[in-house]
Amino acid sequence: MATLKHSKQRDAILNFLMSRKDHPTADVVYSHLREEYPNISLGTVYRNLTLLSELGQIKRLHIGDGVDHFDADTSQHYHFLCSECGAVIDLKMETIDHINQLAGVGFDGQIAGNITYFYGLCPKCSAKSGQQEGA
Amino acid sequence: MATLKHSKQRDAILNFLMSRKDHPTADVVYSHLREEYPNISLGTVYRNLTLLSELGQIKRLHIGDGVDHFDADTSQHYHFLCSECGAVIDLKMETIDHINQLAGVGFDGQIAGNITYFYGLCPKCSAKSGQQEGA
DNA sequence: TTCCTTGCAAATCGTTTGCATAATG
DNA sequence: CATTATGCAAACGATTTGCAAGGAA
Repeated sequence: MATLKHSKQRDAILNFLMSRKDHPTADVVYSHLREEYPNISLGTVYRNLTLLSELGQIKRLHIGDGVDHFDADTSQHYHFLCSECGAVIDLKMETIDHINQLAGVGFDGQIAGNITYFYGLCPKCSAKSGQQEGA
Repeated sequence: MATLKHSKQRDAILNFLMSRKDHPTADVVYSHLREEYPNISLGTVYRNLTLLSELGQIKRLHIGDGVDHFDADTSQHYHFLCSECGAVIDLKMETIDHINQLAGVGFDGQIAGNITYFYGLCPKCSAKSGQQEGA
């Protein structure tokens, strides 16, 4: 594998991701980095996001909205998706890996893990709809 | 809402999906239907798959491999994805909706449900790798 | 100087859509 | 006959990639 060389762009991308608790898409990363690096290209952003996730420094999330999201928090945790506004929020909850055992009952293959997302209304949207009696 | 009119293509698409226990992509559906309807177009396949899933007659699955899969089994059940061959397999397991409660602890929004996929080695790939000592 | 990384643009891939024609009720 | 559905091709949005030039070791 090719030796890695340092790059300001890659640092900036990782730093930006680490500074956010939401889970930006490549396009959001790109827009923000353009302020600091007016010439940075989307291709570079994608290349580095892919590289960083291959290195295990960030996670690439496929949440089913058609766009990939990226997360600099690589520790085991779960995500909540707001059905109303699309927000992706970290959940602080205990592990649910016991469901792997449940899934393995009567299954001849090997269960290595699970990918789980929760959905519903985020705190903000939840407050709004309660207030307006669901409009 | 427009009144639904009957169409041989739509029937064929639904029948094809119901005849399979794997979870075909639009392209797989298209390829197979071309045998019976040589002129059917990919657009028609997509239009009907989208329509059928809006009607609740099939489910559209986003499993993170970049391609949508379709499932004619609309009952609540879980899926297993083989990391080796990409197979999507139904799991016969008890519900795990109790994890919604776990997710709700300390969260101010409303958890409506979860989307969960299991991954690992399917029965076939599991047998192969055991046999070949992991090659 | 070597070779990794970038910027730019073109290329891919999966999916959607506009339009004229065919099929359904 | 009024409309929905189809086939075809063009349009799309997200992501990837080829290539020549720039930057790091």
